[in-house]
Amino acid sequence: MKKNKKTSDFLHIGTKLLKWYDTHARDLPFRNTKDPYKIWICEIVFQQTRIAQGLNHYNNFIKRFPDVKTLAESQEDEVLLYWKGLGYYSRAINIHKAAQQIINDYNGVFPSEYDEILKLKGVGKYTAAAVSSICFNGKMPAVDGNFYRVLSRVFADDFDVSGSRAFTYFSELAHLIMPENVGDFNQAMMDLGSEICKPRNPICGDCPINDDCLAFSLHKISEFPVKTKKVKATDLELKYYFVHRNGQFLIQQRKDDFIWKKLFEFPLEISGELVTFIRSSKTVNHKLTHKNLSIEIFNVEVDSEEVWKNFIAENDYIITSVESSHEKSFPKPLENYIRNYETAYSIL
DNA sequence: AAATCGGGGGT
DNA sequence: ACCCCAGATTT
Repeated sequence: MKKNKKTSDFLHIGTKLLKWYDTHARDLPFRNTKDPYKIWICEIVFQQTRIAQGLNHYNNFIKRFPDVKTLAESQEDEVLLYWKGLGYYSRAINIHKAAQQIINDYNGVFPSEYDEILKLKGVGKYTAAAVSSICFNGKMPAVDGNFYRVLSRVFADDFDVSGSRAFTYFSELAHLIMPENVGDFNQAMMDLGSEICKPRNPICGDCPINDDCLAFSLHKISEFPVKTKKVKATDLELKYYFVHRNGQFLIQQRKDDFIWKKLFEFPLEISGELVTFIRSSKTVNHKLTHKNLSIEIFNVEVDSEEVWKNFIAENDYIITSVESSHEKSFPKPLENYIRNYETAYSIL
């Protein structure tokens, strides 16, 4: 099957895509630049993230960290703050380390070769291909979920996109249709996948390459792409203690080896002395892609200055306030809890 | 090769 | 409920 494909000429498909892209490209803030720093940041921000969801984060991030040097010299916690609510927080940690890599290993100049870009923390084959093609005329297809979907439909190919061999396989298919202008081709594939060749209810009537799409002509669009493995969520229960007094409350920073890497959280336990001050509890259900969270948060209002000071002295929690909590990154459910408390507290 | 890592939007 | 999104890293 693959052999037959290579005997034919599919380059005209890529050419059509470029022509379509000329008039249908999405107007996005990172489309007006070839600054590798900005392209890199946008590629990281939008990994597994829809444009609409990450757009504000991208703009705010670029405004605060306009170049590699600024980012490299910043504190990790502030980088995490600008990533608040975006998810996959190792991206923020890696993006910060990669900036320092560029300063230390590349004299502050963003590497232009695919193999060098690939060495940056948090940069994989997709991102290296995207940055090198868009900024440096590199010739690698930026194979992502859009490529899987578009190519599997165009060729009516049932190769499993959930396997680890999918990237190599669809890279080869991409080469069959890839024109000289790889940077625009990669972006055209993203826009086509987002606007036309959508996961569900694709708008095949508006598709510039529907004449070349085998799945379309066979009326089998819904059969592609083929994805066999599906991840199912597991349950996770957490207990937190919101220990507060006079608008101040206690937090600690998480490790980087589980969910919510290096984000801040409430204490996971309290002393027997503090149990008396539990006023209420609230259970929050929070759905993540891979976990169903049940979070029980105990409202611990410490009415004794002495007990408050004792507990602080015996633990290394961070004392924060509603105001200063704005400067730290919390997991979404805890962020919501704090904002509710903020609303109630400001009324008093 | 499989598991893990967030949050949000669409159907 | 389920799917998937400009994927990368760890095991």
